Amino acid sequence: MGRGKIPIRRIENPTSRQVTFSKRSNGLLKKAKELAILCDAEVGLVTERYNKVKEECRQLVNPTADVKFWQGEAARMRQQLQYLQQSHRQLFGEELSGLNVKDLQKLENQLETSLKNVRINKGNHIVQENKELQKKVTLLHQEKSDLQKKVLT
Amino acid sequence: MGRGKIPIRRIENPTSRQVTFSKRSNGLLKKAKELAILCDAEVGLVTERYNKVKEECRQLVNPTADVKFWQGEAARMRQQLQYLQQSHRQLFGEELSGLNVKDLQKLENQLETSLKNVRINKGNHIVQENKELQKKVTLLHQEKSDLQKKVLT
DNA sequence: AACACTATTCTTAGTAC
DNA sequence: CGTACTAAGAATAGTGT
Repeated sequence: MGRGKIPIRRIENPTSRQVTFSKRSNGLLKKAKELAILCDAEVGLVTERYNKVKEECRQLVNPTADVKFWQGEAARMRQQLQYLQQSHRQLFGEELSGLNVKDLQKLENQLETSLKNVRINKGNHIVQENKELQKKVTLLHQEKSDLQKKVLT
Repeated sequence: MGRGKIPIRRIENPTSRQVTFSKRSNGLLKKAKELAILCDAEVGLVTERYNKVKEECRQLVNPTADVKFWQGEAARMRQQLQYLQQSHRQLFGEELSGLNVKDLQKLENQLETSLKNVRINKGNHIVQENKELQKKVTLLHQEKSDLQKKVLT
């Protein structure tokens, strides 16, 4: 989709993350609008704020406005927290009463994907650890035989 | 973007409109998800109206003190959010780089348990639905045979 | 930061099942 | 309602300004 393929995982470099956010946001918005027009649908796209907003740079010049700002921030985050906590419980398979069969199927698929990823990752870790242990074994063997030679002389 | 270019205007044919909606919705969802992961942002597709926060209507008594209060609230919740989001990504099997083999094993076990719970729950749902459908079938059979009797007399 | 370029990858319209 | 295929076309990662 560009000069090279990039893996879908958090972009660590803040600059490219910002650039990608900007570019892809535009693309997403365009597609959402198209869908809305093409299919006569109410498609709302909420890019609920990029996490690294420049709120830290905000000056405390207008206390009254700032109260509103921070109240908004608090409210937004409280909502997100509630959503995440709910989602968490569902991911733990704990509070599933509000879900229908289709939702449950989606959740099941998500969990299967997650499980697969975790297993792949674990596998890689173990392979890596094995390699390092193998190196150590080889090294120790070498040292041992060196010492034995010294002892025999 | 396909076998031919289509103009961005309402698709009149209801069938192709539905098909396009389905296809493009999936695409949009995928891209939204990718953006969320890539840029660590909250990207949501919403169909409902955004609820206005009640707290914005709150009367401001002591703006200067309130700023500090709400800043504190926001900071506290931001911390919680970050923790939850991190945990969330791990549950999705997305950001596992910080975990060792033992942690990964724990996560794997958790996901297996969750998956089991979700499957049990889904199974129960389907059984319940089946029972209700069975009832309906029986009832309709009864009504049908009653009607047939009436017709024959 | 915001735009231009472009090779490469991704999406999707049309089609068939 | 899906799913699969394919070619046409769109999006975009990396780069430069």
